[in-house]
Amino acid sequence: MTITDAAPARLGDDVGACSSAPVDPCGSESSEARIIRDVLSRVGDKWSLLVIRMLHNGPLRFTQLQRSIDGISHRMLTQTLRNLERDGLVSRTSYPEIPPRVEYAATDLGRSLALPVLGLVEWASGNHASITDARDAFDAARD
Amino acid sequence: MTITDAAPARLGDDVGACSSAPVDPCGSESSEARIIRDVLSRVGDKWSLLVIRMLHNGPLRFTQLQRSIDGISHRMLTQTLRNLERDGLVSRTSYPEIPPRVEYAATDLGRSLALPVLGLVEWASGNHASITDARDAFDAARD
DNA sequence: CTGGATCCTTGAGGATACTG
DNA sequence: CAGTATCCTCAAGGATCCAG
Repeated sequence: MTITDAAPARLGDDVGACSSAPVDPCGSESSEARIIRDVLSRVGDKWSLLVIRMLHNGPLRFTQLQRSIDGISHRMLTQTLRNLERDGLVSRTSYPEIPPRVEYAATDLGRSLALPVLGLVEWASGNHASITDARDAFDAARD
Repeated sequence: MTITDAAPARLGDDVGACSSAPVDPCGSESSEARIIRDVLSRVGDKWSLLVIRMLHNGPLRFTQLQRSIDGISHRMLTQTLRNLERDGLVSRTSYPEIPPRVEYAATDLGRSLALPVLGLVEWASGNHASITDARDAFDAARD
C-alpha cells in the first residue's frame, strides 16, 4: 500500500467470516490472492523490509536509520515508520529531551516477520545467478 | 522492476566480485540491501506472485490465467508473463494452431520460488489478525 | 486466442521549506 | 533532531484498438 499523503485508507480488511486457518481459509482461490496482495502491499514497498532488517539487531534513532539505509529520503523514512508502527511491526519511543530523541525498535511481530523474509532473501541470493543467466539467454535469443 | 513499456533495462546486475555465499556475500550491509531490493523488484510487483501461484498446479493458457487471476488486465498479464519468462521462472509453449494456443508453466526455478513465498503467505495469514488489531488500536489512539 | 502499441490517469516517492 | 506539509516528476498500470 504505502499510504497516500493523507487518508487512513482502510482497504479490504474483511477477514470476518473466515476462521483463522493457517493458509487459504474458506478454501477459495481468491482469498489466497487477497492474502498475497495483503502481505505484498505491507512489506513489498520500497523501504519497509530494509527498515525491519536494520531494526532487527536493536533499536535505532531516526537519523541513524536514515544514514544506514542509503538512499531513503527523510519523507519516506517517516512514512515507512508510521506504517510499520501502525501495523504493530515497529515500536516508537520518544524521549522528551532537547534536542528530541526518538528510538525505533522492532516488535516481536516485526521480528517474526523477519524470518520468512529471510527465506526469500536466501532464495534470491542463492538463485541470483540462475536468473541473470536466464535473462542473458532470453535477451540474446530475441536478436 | 516490472519493465518499462520499452527498454531492456539491465540495472545493477553486478554480482561479479562476490563469491556465491548463501546470504550476505562480501559481508557488507548494503549488499544485503541490494538483494532485498532485487527480490522485491522481481516478485514484489502487483501480479508476479499471483501468476506463479496459479501456475504452481500445472500449465495454463493465457485466457485461463486472465480469468483466474481476477482483476488483472490484458496488458499486465502479458507483461508479467514476459518478465517471468525472461527471468526463467515461467516457460512459454506456443502451439501453431488456429486459433493459436499458448501454454504457460512454472519452471523448476519458478516452483522453487514458491516455497519461500509460501512461508511469507503463511506468516501473513497467521498474523493478519494481529496486524488488524494493531491498526485499530493505532487509529483509535490518534483520536 | 494471443500479443503488441498507444493514450491517459493516478499515485509513489524525491526535494525542500517550515515547525517544535 | 524529529515531523509535517507542499510541490513536482515519472512510471505503474488500466482501457482500448489493431494484427496475426
